Amino acid sequence: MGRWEPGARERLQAAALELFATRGFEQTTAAEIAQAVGLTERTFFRHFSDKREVLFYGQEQFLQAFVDGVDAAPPDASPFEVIAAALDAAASFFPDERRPHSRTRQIVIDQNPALRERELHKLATLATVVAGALRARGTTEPAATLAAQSGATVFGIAFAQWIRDGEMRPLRGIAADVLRELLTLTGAGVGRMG
Amino acid sequence: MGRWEPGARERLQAAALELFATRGFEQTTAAEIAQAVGLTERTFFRHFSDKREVLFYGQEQFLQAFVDGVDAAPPDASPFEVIAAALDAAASFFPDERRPHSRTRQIVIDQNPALRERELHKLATLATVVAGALRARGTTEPAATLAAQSGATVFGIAFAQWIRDGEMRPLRGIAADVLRELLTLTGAGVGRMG
DNA sequence: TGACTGATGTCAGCCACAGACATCAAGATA
DNA sequence: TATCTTGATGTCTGTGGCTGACATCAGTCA
Repeated sequence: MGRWEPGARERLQAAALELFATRGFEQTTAAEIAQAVGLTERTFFRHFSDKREVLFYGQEQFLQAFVDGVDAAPPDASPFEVIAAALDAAASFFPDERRPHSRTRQIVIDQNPALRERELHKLATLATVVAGALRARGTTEPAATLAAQSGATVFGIAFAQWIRDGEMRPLRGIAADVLRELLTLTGAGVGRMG
Repeated sequence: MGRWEPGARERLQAAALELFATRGFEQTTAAEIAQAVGLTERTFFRHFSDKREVLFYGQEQFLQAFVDGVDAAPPDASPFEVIAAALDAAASFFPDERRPHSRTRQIVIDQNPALRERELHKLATLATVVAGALRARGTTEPAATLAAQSGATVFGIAFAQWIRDGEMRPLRGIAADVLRELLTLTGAGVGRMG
């Protein structure tokens, strides 16, 4: 036994999610979250750069999975084939058991514009990193950024569907479907332009 | 002549951009911006919901142009044909004279994560509204959201290129090129999936 | 003339967040 | 065993973003 209860960060995250879900994000102060787990406000801000971050901290592994998916794709794969592989790898980070947790978390996020901003920023960061990974394997711009951003878009839509009430399919399959839909859509032909 | 100098909002926006560009966003307080144009901090926050918003307020016309582009597209146009038309309409809101202003503004935004978050949020809002306009003309989900988000992505990439040092082409042409690139990319084929 | 309106000012307060310094248990070291 | 060092935490204090409540006061309109 240490001097402090271990896992302060995780306890803060759990308490924050619960408080946000019940009272609302703005109605919950950082001091209250800290107090709920026997810590002080100052300690809260040592673990999280700002109040919103308590809901987003710790997604490096997910990002890494996405990048690993890119790196593991065969060298001759087209950018969107690479994205398909990356989506597949990333989806494995959201097994069905995690669905309820993801749902409540998403409800909280959807109810607050500031949290939505942070979420979009994280998705954009993901796209930026993936674009870099694509460039590292030879894809040029703007193809790399286009493919990466499209991948993030597909993931976002698929995730939203995965969370939806009554949805039973695993994220993996949903993402594949959404990507397929994007590809058929763009294949529908764009005659005139400019 | 009224009691107050007219155009308080615009003067605040101009002063804010200048101060942000010279001192930096975080190093500039809302009170300083207000004081620079002879107003108080309280008045600043009556015009803008928060400090960042001073850089983003007033883009309804741009959004409207995008939506008008969607509505004006022929009824039988495919979603991406509609997006092409919308991009075209939106690009007209950024004539070449506006390039220098857009550049300094973008430099400020790029240097601050909080401002980047707000920018992403605005782009996401654009995509949401455009998706609604697509649905209104019969496009189903997830096609509507996919097309709208892709349009926002293309616009973002094109805009970044338009701003780039040395770039001389009008936004309209750049956007058309980026969209074309996206379409060829997705046409490159995705064999395996899931 | 007098009520009414709308943009502004004033004042007081909450809370997010940060710097500086103290504390104190656990492990390392002498 | 005594001391040192380290790292997570607490305490104190301050700044700035942002808000509610109320006052002001030039123009407008009844």
